[in-house]
Amino acid sequence: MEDRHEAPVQPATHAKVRILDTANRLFYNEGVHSVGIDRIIAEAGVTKTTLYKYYRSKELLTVSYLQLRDNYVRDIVARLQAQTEDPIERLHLLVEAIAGEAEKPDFRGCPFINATAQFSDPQHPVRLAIAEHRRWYSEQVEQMFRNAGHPDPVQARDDFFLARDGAYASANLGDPATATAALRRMTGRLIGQASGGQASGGDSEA
Amino acid sequence: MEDRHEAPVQPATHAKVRILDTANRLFYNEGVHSVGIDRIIAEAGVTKTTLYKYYRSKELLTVSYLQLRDNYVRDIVARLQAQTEDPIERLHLLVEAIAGEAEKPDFRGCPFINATAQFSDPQHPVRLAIAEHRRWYSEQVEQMFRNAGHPDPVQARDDFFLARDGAYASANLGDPATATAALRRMTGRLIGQASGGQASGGDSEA
DNA sequence: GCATGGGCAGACAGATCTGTCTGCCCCCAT
DNA sequence: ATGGGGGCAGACAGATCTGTCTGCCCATGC
Repeated sequence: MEDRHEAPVQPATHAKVRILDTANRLFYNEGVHSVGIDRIIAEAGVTKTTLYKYYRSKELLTVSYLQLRDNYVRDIVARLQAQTEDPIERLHLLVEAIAGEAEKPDFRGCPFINATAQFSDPQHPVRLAIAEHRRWYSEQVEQMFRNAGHPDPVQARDDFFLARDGAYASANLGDPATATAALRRMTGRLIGQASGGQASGGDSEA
Repeated sequence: MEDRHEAPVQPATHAKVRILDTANRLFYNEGVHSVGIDRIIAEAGVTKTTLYKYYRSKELLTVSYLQLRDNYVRDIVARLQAQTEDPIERLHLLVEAIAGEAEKPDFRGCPFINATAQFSDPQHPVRLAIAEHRRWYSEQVEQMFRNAGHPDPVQARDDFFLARDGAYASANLGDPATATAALRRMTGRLIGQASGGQASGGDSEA
C-alpha cells in the first residue's frame, strides 16, 4: 500500500507536485502525444479527479510541464550567476551545465525543441510558452556576452544558440560525448573572442 | 514498369505516391502523432483500403515518409557532387542547400529530429531509419572534409553536424535568417580550415 | 461523539484513432 | 460482347484517449 499519512499537513505540495513530476518525466521521455492521462495518474499514484482538479486539461498540464522546465533553466542560470560575478566564468559554467545535461544517461533532447515538433501551431499556448522561454534565454546569453565585452554580443548569442541547439539535437540522435565536445569547441571559441577581444580567424587551441 | 497500365486515365499508381506525398506534408507539418489516417486519406483523395494496401500500417507509412526524406537528401548530395568535383565547393553547396531549406517559409525543422521527439524507443523502426540516415549523412560530410584536405575531418564532421542540427532547430523555433547566418559563419570557418590548412596534400583515396 | 466538508477513488460517456471487411466500378483480354 | 480481376469506396469493429460524475474516507469543529 501507499503511505497516506504524509498528505494532510501540506495539501498544496501534495498530489499536485507528484502529478507534475510524473508528467515531466513521461512527457519528456516519451513525448506529450505518446503519453495518456491514464499513464500519468497511474504512475503518480493519483486519480483523474485529482489531476483534473489541479490541471484543468492535458493542454494546461503540458504548459505547466514546460514552465517547470523553464524554471529549471532559470534556476541554473540564477545559480551560476550567484556563483561568480565574472561574465566569462558564467559563460563557461553555462556551457558546462548544458554539456552536463546532454551527457546524462536519460537525456532525451531539449524539451522545448521536442515540444515544438509536436505542436505545430505557433499560437498554441505550448508554443507561446516555448517562445517566451527562448526569448528570456536569448536575452540572458546576450547579456552575458555583452558583460564579457564581446565585440558583437548579438552575433555571439546567435552562435551560442546554434551550438546549444545543435548539441542537444546531436546528443539525442547521436553520441552525446561527441556532441558536447563539439559544443565546447564552438562555445570555447566564442568565449575566447570575448576575453581576447579580437576575433580574427583561427582558434588557437592546444 | 510501374506506369505501364496505370498511366491511361486515372493515375492509379499515383495513389501510392499521392498517399506518401500527403503523409509527407502532414507528418512533417503537424507531427506524426497529431495526424490521423483519416486526414491523410481525405487529403490524398483515396480510401483506407488503398492506403493499407500500399502501406500495411501507419508505422510503415511513417518509415516510408522518413525514407522519402532520406531520398531527398541523398538526391541533393548526389546533385551537388555531380555539379562539381571540388570538395570545397561541394561543402559550400551543401551548406547553401541546408540554409535554403531552413529559410523556406514552410520549414518546420529537421524531419528526423522531429520524428525522434515522437518515437522514444531507439529500437523502433522509425528510429532505426533515422539512425541509418544520419550514419550515411555523417559519412558523406566526413568524406567531403577528408577530400578537402581538412586536418581533422572527423572533428570537422562533428562540428558541421552541430551547426546543421542547430540551424534546423533555431530556424524552426526562432528566426530562420538568424539561424542560417550563424550556420554560414560556423561552416565557413570549418571549410576555411580545410582550404587554408593543407594537411599532407594529395592523398586521393577511394 | 457526531455532523460536515474537502479531496480521493474508480466507473462512465463521448470522441477519435487504427485497422478490417464487403460491395462496386473500371479496365483489359478473349 | 462478356468474363475476370484489381483497385476503389464507405461502413464497421475494437481499442484508446480525454474529460466527467458519483460514492467514500478521513480530518476537523461543536
